[in-house]
Amino acid sequence: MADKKLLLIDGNSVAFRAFYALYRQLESFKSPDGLHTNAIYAFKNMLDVLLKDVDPTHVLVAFDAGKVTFRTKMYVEYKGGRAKTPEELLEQMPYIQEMLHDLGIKTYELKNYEADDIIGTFAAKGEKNGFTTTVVTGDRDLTQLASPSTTVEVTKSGVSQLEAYTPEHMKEVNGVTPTEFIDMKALMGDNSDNYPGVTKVGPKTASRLIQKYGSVEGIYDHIDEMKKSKLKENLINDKDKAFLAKKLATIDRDSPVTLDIDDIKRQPVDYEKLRQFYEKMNFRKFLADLNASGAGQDSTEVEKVEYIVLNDDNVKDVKATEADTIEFYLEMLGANYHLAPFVGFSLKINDKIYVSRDVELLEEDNIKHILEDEKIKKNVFDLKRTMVAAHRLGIHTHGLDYDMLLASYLINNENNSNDLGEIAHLYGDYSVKTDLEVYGKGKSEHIPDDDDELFNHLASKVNSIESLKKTLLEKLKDHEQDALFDTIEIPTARVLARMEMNGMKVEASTLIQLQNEFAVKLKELEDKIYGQAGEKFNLNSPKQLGHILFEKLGLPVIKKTKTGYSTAVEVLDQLKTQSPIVSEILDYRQIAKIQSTYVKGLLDVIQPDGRVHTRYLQTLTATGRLSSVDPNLQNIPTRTEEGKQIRKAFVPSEPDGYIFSCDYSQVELRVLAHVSGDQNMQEAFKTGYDIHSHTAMKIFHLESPDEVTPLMRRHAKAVNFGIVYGISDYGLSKNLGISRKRAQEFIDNYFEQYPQIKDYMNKAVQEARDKGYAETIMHRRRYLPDIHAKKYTVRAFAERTAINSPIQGSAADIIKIAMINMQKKLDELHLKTKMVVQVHDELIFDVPKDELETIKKIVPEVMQSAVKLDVPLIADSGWAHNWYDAK
DNA sequence: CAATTCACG
DNA sequence: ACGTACGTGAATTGC
Repeated sequence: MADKKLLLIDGNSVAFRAFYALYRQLESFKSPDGLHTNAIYAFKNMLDVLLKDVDPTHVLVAFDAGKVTFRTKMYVEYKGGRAKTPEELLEQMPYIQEMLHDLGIKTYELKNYEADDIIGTFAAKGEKNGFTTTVVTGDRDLTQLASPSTTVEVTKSGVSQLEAYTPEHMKEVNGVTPTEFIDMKALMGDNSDNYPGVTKVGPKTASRLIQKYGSVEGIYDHIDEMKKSKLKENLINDKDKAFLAKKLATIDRDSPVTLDIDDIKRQPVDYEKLRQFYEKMNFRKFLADLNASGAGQDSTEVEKVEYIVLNDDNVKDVKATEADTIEFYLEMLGANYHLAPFVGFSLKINDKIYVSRDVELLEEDNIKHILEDEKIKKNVFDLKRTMVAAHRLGIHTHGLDYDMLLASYLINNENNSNDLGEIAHLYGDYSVKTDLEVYGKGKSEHIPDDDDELFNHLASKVNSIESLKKTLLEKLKDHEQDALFDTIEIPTARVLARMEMNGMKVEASTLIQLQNEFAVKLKELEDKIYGQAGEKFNLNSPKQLGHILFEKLGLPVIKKTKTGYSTAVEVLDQLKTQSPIVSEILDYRQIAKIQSTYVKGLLDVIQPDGRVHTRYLQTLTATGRLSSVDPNLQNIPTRTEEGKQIRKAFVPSEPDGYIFSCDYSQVELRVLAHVSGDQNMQEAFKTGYDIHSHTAMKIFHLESPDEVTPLMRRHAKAVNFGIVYGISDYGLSKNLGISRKRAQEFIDNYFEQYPQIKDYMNKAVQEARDKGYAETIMHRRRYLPDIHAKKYTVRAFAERTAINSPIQGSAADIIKIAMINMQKKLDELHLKTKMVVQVHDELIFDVPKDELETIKKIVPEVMQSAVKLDVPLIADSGWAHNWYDAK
């Protein structure tokens, strides 16, 4: 058998780490009997991670037997002077052992020996018997056990952080082999174990000596050849100490343990005892996990769900009527559902669950009809994904009107997981596993060969969708989010599905031409920069660039990052006057960005149909906005001319057609005017003033718009933006490059002129404190637990978020409504025009030539009338034969 | 896999 | 006296 995997844990050391990991919670982790439980709890958490990562067949947790060991007999002072283990930890040790027994894991201690020796002995047994071994400890002494088949994981400052010592890693860290490490320790001694080595020899010297002479014995064999030095003297004087230290440091790999390797095989978990133990300790989470794994069964076994496997013969028997509401789940491996391979599907109809790996069965007339009949309602998880994927099979789904993923996102978007299992767990349903558990991740991602394992997973998914529906709908109702769910998010998902499937045409030829032009420019800039730097280096490496600018050329350091010098734009901008190389670097950076992210990036994702098919993530952002991936169509350049060129590649489907763009004007400020009820700002929008000029007049106390200079307008614009973000004098001053005092004056003037905005900001923060969340005009929520934080920075961030989220989120609500209405209009008028992109406040359409006039009229109309606010909504249009010119 | 940088609203 | 603008995704380097 290939997987003989052995896990050896240093029980005392790991318990010690566990205790301190949750030390701050010491008093909140108590059993009903008053026993501290923090170390037991943290130990179990660490153990779970280890068992999952290592997946061992054999496990042993070794403990120290007592103070007296063969080492204390050799050297009385061994481990002397150590601080006593805290009583709060000591009292937990027997319970950790009890828990391990219930979990089917052997523990062991041996009189006169330390846990290290037990581990060393079993590591040796493991090697002899062809095991792959993992040792876990907080003590670096054990790293001497590292070998090609034995890895020693040492806990770092945290708990979850482990440093893996392989022989290679040992070489990197100490410059010696694991065996030589013993000799190194012999020279250095060990302060924490309280034995000395050779005077004045630390890690550096020890490593050097061992690398030269191979061992302590080697050194003393050649001691006469050494030149006269203080070191030589010390070596000679401390020879006895060195040899004693070597004995103390050497782990006994042949201690008289009474267990054999077969005795430490993992045993089945004793669920009944474990449950009682968790109850005694008051471990509610572990109890829940126990229920999840299907209480009383072996956790490696899948909980049994009844299902019928469909095949060519019985597929015809599947029936549903209009009275039925069914569950449907279509599985793919991977996130990108435009391309991901199908895994299988499950259907739940009238308490019967049908499953299969063969998704083509869905194309059978009877099933296809069920999926396409609007009157047969379907509950799904991720409506958009389901719709797009079914479309790949030629199935035009209708009647998908409940989406568990969207519901859970609206109820609480703090957790942005889109894994059905994880979400089910949040609502107490542990009957379904996570995809990670079933399919794995990274290189080991795969579809289970075992039919039962896969089908159980698929069946449990439709079960969970059904069983949690009632709970989720009730929560939506409690939150007054039924309308948000039914009339905004569900219809938006359908609209987005169509946009994604349709895609947008991108001309590779245009991009390739740009690629060539940029390549020439980049080469020129590179040569100039290397010339001035006097050497070649990797321009894309901030580290190497920092070295050139700040060390070689001696430019002043303006800002530092965690890892070194900052070379960001804001820094380089300030250095432009100091050296011409800086401007060239900025130019290079800008073009390199466009070349790699947009030219090359887009070329990579153009599909055989000549289009890009993005995915809009509808359940990700904290505010309710969409995001866009693979490719991201929401950050196509517009601010620089070189970048803007990219837009020339985005073209209509038909050669003489148009790209039509329509964007909301100042939608966030209009939302702010509405929600704050500020009369002055509302008046400005109602009158149709340029809002930034109006603000300039107000804060600079001017009489007429004619007195507003471009600089004043720029400053006023920054203040308007700043307000939306939850302004601070510091932020504004940094943005505008003015003094903090001046920035504060702007803000004071602003609030004087728009007093109700100030009130709104205070109210938004107070409301978040009272309710624990912020809310949009359509009742979209964002929870803000940090609003009560003790730390100023954390709390202040939550306060700004409380101000910003209702504004950004309401704007997101509005454009979603506009999109739904827009798609409806396009359908009603039987137009061929497609909505193709949404960029937060902007919609892009692919318009056939003869529909342009209609589109010019209806798009702004629909967008402006999406909702009724106390101020008008304005949308501006542009059109051309590509996206670049459509402005 | 984290950190840095920079593209967008 | 603190140390901050709000929301995203992708490419790249280097541990």
